[in-house]
Amino acid sequence: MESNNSLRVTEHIAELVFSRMSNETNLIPREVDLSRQFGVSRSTIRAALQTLTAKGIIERVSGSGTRIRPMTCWNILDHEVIGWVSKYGTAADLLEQQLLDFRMAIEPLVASIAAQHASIQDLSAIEHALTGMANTAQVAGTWQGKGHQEYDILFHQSIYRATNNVVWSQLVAILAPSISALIEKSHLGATELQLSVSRHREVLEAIRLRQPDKAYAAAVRVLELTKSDLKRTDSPMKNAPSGPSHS
Amino acid sequence: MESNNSLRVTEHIAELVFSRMSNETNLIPREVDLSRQFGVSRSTIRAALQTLTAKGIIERVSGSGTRIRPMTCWNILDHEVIGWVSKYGTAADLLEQQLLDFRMAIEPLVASIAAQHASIQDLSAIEHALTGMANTAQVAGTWQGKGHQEYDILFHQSIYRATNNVVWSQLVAILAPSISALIEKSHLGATELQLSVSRHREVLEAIRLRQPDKAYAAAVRVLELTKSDLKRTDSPMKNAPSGPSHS
DNA sequence: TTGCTCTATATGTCCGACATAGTTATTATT
DNA sequence: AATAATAACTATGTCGGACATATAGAGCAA
Repeated sequence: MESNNSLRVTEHIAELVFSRMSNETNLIPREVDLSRQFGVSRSTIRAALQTLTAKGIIERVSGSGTRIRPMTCWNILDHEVIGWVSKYGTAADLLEQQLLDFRMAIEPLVASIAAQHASIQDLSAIEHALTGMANTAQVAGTWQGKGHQEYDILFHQSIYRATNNVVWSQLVAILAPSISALIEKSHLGATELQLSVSRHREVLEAIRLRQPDKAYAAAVRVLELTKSDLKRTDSPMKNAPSGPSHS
Repeated sequence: MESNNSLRVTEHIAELVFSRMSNETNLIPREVDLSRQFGVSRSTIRAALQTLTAKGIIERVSGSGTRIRPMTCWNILDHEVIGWVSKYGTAADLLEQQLLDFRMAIEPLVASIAAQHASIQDLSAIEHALTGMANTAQVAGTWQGKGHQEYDILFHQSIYRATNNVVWSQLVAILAPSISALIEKSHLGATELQLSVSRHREVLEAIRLRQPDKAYAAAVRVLELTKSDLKRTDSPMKNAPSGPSHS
């Protein structure tokens, strides 16, 4: 018996649950069957199912069985759940799009709030990230490009945290993978990187000067750069409809 | 042995964890001790601890013990966790304030997004809530006042859901208790209720006409009503500093 | 049809045992 | 005496089997 079988089994059952087609039944096998299927004891199975229950994925009724809850009940605002959806989920693209929409909608607002509440430590954290971005901008394309991405993510994280509000701070933990994925998609050239850095710097300066409106506008400009770059990178005809209701 | 001891034990351990003073150790008793303390078997204790682990509250290392994770790791965006913090947490007021700040910041934005994405069904859901508010507005103060509150909450929930975005939809599930608490605080008179209803109606109409900016402005006016009412209801000197960093 | 009991099923709980991973104490070596 | 290898200890992780309990369905009776 290896160590932490429970985690491995949880992952397997999560795959089993999230990758199911919608036309299948929403009942999952009994504990005993799962126990045999994965070659572990019932206790281990129960530990995994307990985790999924805590995250709102499944629902267990004594005597009846274990069923998958409707997706609206899932605790999407849990980074593990988000990870499972994007790895195994059949509607992973939809989720990714909605996360992106969400981020585009809030990021300017977050910047303006950060401008109101950022502490000195928050400012230096943002500055540290920006410095890292600048230092790695000149050598883009080499292996250090990855370093640039990490500093980019760190920059955005620092701004969310600078709101000094738990909700925003927690949200960035959820959004981080989405931010990371978006940055990876858009590989910029050296000159574009310089522009990106300078636009990011405008956000920092507005926050430092405690000018919410300016921070808001600067964040909008950062996003515009991202959007235009996305449009350029994506296949020409793949402009996502994005509107679920244009009736 | 009663049914669902696990839930009860989870609640007890949650109280034990959340109500601890910060100067105490961050280690919690061994499974065997908890088992004796609550008069249940080790399995039941483990089920409870597994739930708390899944929500990021505690961390367990084989051979070492179970420790409480730093608060920044807690999955605050989980309605159960939020409930525990507000029930047992020593910093419940702080959380409530931050939830309120968050809601004040996003609600106009949510209204504008709803104006872009609301479906016909969403509109009728909002309208249904508003009708309920109007019907129960005249008899405020009686037992139907509670009915009015419920329709008020339903109104806000419907707007979040009308964004057709999972993140906003999940967030309203987290915010609902906060919204409810705020509404309970501010018991309005009959004429003020009429004003409240009419301002809410403006939001609906803007969404129906698909005018994001108007919806945004209308939502701001709804919040202004709430704010002014809060200021009137609260004890005069209790204007929360709210700024964590005015150095 | 309605309502009851009885039965089958699957989860919830209990117990006892051992495995495994950290931590601490002990011993041996230089 | 300082340090490294080893042993003992602690607490969680896993196992197996047993029984309790809640739910659903079948069968039966009024």
